[in-house]
Order: sequence, then structure tokens, then C-alpha cells
Amino acid sequence: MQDILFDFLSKYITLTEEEKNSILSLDIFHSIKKGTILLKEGQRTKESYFVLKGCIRAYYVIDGEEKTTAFYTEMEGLTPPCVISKTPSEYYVSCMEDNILIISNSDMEVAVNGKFPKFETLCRILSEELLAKQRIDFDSFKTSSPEQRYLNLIQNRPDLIQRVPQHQLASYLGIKPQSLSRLRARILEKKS
Amino acid sequence: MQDILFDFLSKYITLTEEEKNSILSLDIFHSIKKGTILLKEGQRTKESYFVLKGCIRAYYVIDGEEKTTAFYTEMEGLTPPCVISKTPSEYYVSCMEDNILIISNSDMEVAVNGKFPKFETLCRILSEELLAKQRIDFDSFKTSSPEQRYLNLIQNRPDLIQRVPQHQLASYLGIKPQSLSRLRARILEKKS
DNA sequence: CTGACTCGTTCACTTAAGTTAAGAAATATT
DNA sequence: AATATTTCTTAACTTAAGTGAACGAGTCAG
Repeated sequence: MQDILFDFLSKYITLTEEEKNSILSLDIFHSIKKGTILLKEGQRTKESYFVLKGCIRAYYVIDGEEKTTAFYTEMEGLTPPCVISKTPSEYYVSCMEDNILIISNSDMEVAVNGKFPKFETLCRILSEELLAKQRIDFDSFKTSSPEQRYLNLIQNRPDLIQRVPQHQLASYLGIKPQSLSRLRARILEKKS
Repeated sequence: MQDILFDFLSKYITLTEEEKNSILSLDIFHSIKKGTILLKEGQRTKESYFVLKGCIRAYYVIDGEEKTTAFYTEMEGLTPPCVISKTPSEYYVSCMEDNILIISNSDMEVAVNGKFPKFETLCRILSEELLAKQRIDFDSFKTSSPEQRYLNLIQNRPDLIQRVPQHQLASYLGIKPQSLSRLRARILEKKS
């Protein structure tokens, strides 16, 4: 389990045994059951989540309706905006599956960053990379139609279509479940 | 001019005179004429841009059509994804107005980060903050209609509506210029 | 086993965005 | 100043998404 994490980190920085042990001593690995809600609207938290196994979802409740805006799967991490802005959360985070997560909190990160500058470099690189990736996702969302977005999703994250209920996928694509259903039928139609 | 920058930075970290001079010696301030294209599709670059005065725009050319995805105005900065991924750029960046920009390049940043750990902290904090802000923008885009997006824009960046041509605003909102025109007429209709 | 609920799909209808075209208004060019 | 060119708006028509309702399949709880 730790190996998965350290393999991932080794792509960015080289850690000594001491540093690895320092991470492990923080007791950040957690098994979380499907359906668990990690964060609720209005709640204050300092926790970040990193998925080693499973899938978590971020969603808003607007006019009583769930609006899913993000899914995080293996080797993806989420620091809720409310952790950065130090305000109550605007959304929910819940577990789609039984998960193995790394849960860290920002106090902890500040402490570790102070002790090992290498971690600060790691955090900077990860943030910058994530920022660039998210920028591209946003641009692609803006410049394409719902149908094209769905086709892109099939290309880029085919697993999601299997793991996740259609109505959540729909709002992830910025449309209603009925429209996704119709759009899928339309695509099948075209293929034949 | 330098003061604008250091005032901004002072919100995040405290710099010594030595550190300030070290920044100034890099010769990063540039006056750039309206219409200048800072980055073209296919081009490789290591440059980041930070707007002290003016407005720059990022846009794709898809099927011969410009698709504007972002505007950056005073105290906003852009590191093109291609700088992070070290690949040719997928989009263009151009100047909407006569600008005063800070142009830095990533080699320079690596050097400064190595010399002053404080800069690394600054970069990390700015990236994390920007990531959170952009996440919220993306979520809000996904969960709202074109009309609502336009109303949000009036609330959040009223200056843009004045400074920027409608047809560029339209693609920024994910729609066609004609739709924006119609949508504006519809809103006026409702008000009366 | 049964009734309640969720989920995905389909349908008919409404609403809004895309498309194509035309023209007015503002800007830039010569 | 006259002529292009770009920008914005309007209109008619097409296409696709939103809405409300209904239905069957599967899931859950009593």
C-alpha cells in the first residue's frame, strides 16, 4: 500500500528512507466504506484526500438537486477549495466505492514543509501540474458540445462510465440525465 | 511599477531588500503593445505572464475559428500548460490592450527557487490558491446555464464586459456571438 | 413477498442555442 | 473622406437540451 504512494512520488522527487518513515509515521492511510460522506456543505475542514484505490465524488446541492462536478480515482487527489480559503465548504465529498485514501491535513503539511523543503517542492510541482491539467480540461469543456464532451470522456476516462451512475455522469458533463440518455442513443444511431 | 508587484507579493510573504533587488535584477518588466501575440499554437516556450496593467487573452483556433477560453487582467497571471508539460503550445496568447507585464521563464524560476526557499513557498501558495479558484470557476460554469454564466460575469468581472469584444466574451461563456446577443436582449426584456 | 425507492430510458412538448444570412454601426485603412 | 473590415444585432429556421411524466428493471427494507 505504501509502495503505491512512493512509486507515485518517485516520479517527482527522490525520498530517503528517513523521509519515507517520516511520512509513514503520520498515519495517513485509511480504509473508507462506500457511501461515507467525507465532507458536507457548510463544514470546515483542513483535510485533503488522495485516492490510492477507489473513487470519490465532489457535488453541490443546488435547489435540492445534486450537481456532480468531479470524480477522483486512483492516483488523483483533492484539496477542497474551502481548505485553501479557510471558509465553510460549498460542496460535499463522498465515497463511490470502498476506498483506500490518504487523508492529510493542512497543519500537518505546513509542519512537514517546514522540516523538509523537498516536500514543499513536491507540493509546488503537483499543484502546478494539476493547475495546468485542470486548465486544459476546463478549456476543452468550454469549447465542446455535450455530445463531444461525452465522446471525450469515453476516450480519456473510460472507466468512469462503468463505475459511476449515469445521472451523476450527466451533471459532470453539464447536462440532465435525460439528455445524456438521448445523446447516447443518438451516438449509437450514428454508428449503425 | 515595482511597487505594484511588491505590494501584491507582500500579501503572501515578506521579502528583504536583498530579495527584492534580486528579483529586480532579473529585468522582468515589459511594456507590450496592444495586439502583440505572446504565444502561438505549436510554439515552445518557458515564459509565464503576469499582468500589472492591461489585459491578455488565451484562445484556441479550432476549425479556423477563435475560441477564447481565458482573460487575464491586473494582478492575474498565466503559466501556459505547455510550459509545465514541455510540449508545443495548443493555444495562442495575445494582448488586448497596451500592457505592462512581468515575463518570467521557468529556468529563471528554478534558479531563484534554489537560491531562496521563500520563493518556492510563494509559488506553492499561489498555485494552490489559483487551483482552488479555478476549480470553483469550473464548477460554477458546469452547474449554470449560459444566461446564468453571463449574469455571474456581470457580478464578478464587470470590467471585462467593457474591455473585451462581445464575440470573444461569447466563446469565453461557451456560446456563439449570436446567442450572447440574443441572451442579452432577453435579459433586458425581463427587466422591463 | 411486497411496497417504496432509485435508476435509466423513452416520449411529447417547451425553450434555448446553433446556423445561415443580412444589414446596421463602429473601426480601421488607404 | 471614402472604402474596407470588423463587430454587433436581428431574423428565420434547425437542432439539441430542458421539463414533466410515465414505465420497466433493479435494489432495499420491512
